[in-house]
Amino acid sequence: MGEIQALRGTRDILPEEIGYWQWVESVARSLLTKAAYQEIRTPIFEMTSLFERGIGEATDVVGKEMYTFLDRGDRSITLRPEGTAGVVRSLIEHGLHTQGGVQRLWYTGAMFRYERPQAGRQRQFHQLGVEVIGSADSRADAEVIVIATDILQRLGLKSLQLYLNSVGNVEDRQHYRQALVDYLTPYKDELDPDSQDRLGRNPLRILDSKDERTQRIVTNAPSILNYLGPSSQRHFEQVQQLLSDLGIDYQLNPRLVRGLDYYTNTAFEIQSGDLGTQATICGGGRYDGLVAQLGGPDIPAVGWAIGLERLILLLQQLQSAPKPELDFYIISRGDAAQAQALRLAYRLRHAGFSVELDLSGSAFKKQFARADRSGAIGCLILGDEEAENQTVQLKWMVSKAQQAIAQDDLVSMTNDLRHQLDNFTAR
RNA sequence: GCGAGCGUAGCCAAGUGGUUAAGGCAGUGGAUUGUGGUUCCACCACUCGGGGGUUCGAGUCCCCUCGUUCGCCCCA
Repeated sequence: MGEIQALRGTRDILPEEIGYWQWVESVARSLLTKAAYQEIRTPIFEMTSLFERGIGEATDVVGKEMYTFLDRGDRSITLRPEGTAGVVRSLIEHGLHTQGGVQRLWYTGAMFRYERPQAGRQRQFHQLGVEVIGSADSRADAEVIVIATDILQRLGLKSLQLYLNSVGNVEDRQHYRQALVDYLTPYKDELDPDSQDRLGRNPLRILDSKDERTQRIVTNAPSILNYLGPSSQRHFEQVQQLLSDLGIDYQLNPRLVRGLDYYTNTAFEIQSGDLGTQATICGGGRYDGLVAQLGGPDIPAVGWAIGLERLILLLQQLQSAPKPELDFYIISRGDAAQAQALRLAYRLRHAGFSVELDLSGSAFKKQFARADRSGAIGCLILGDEEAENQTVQLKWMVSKAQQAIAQDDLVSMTNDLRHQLDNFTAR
């Protein structure tokens, strides 16, 4: 096709859908603000080396999914594939951690990954994420998880499943990795080709393979939970205890492995059964080594990210898009009336009402039809007669009751109007 | 990067080699003068994603290409 269109894996969020986005953002913002999280906005592109060092060169995200290119100064830059690396970079660069205490941050924005689009996956997608930097306390893990479940619950999402695991610290993982390779090697020929490949490079990832035969073999593989050292063990137990205390349902899944190298100890995912194959809507965990790895001090952190497209896919299955309310729709005919209508709209908006002005100048019948479709609660009518008398007809769309009111009176009877609007909205 | 399906108007969609490409939604105009969600009428694709081929003849068959969807990989 020669026409200009949105690039593969990108899409427009049209007005009919935007209500979901605004709703999610407002719920999240209000909850996060109440938990003393502060919003941070970082650039959408960064030096490529930030992601290579932060996410890990062996990961698929870095190895084959990054939007990387040279700018005009021959610098290698990359459109951010996730949010954490940039936030941590910013924290270090501005010394936020030196301002004392724990940094509680949240962000939302577009992320980019060069992959084949499919259900719940796009090249440009959006995440909402939080990072708690500067605390190794298991309460930080628990806090971050409650906030995630709280946001999802407030949005009306039920039947989500929280999976919890610990991937231990670097040493624990080393030991476990060896044990896993020892276990899997005899079965090598029976594994699916992808997993055979990963046996040498990234054996942990074999654990969540979707291949049935591989899954059967993996069923009896050693569990990472048996390889956690004392401190990892204790941390994990505390997190579980705290979640139970909070009344949060979770399911241990020792085969849960996350794709980014920086995770340590706690790892979790929130999944939905209604999303097809991309079931994870929220993924996160602890990343105690990342800040140091990016050149900052050795401070611990936990966080998560929610995939907003996936979240909104679920919301769309549950309810129709929230629509903006419209108080008044103004129709008019005739030069004087049309001019007055514009002014009336302006004055009513200043009085706090939402007002749409019909610009068509077509027959009243047509304008009424549009008023109806607009969903406005009240319709204001200005014709030659009203223009002459400086009045306006106010018609309540539901009851069809109509009365003439002086334009000046209308604007000053704010409370009365508000009261009537509320009555009609309540029904 | 690999595999499979699909591509007809803004949207949904019939059509499976043969005269003028159904229908629905939306939209626009009208059913006598300024009152809506119902009804009725009219208009709304020289063209079937693009290119090439087979054929007397192609939206319908073949090839290429682009796009899209679902899946694998991976992840939010």
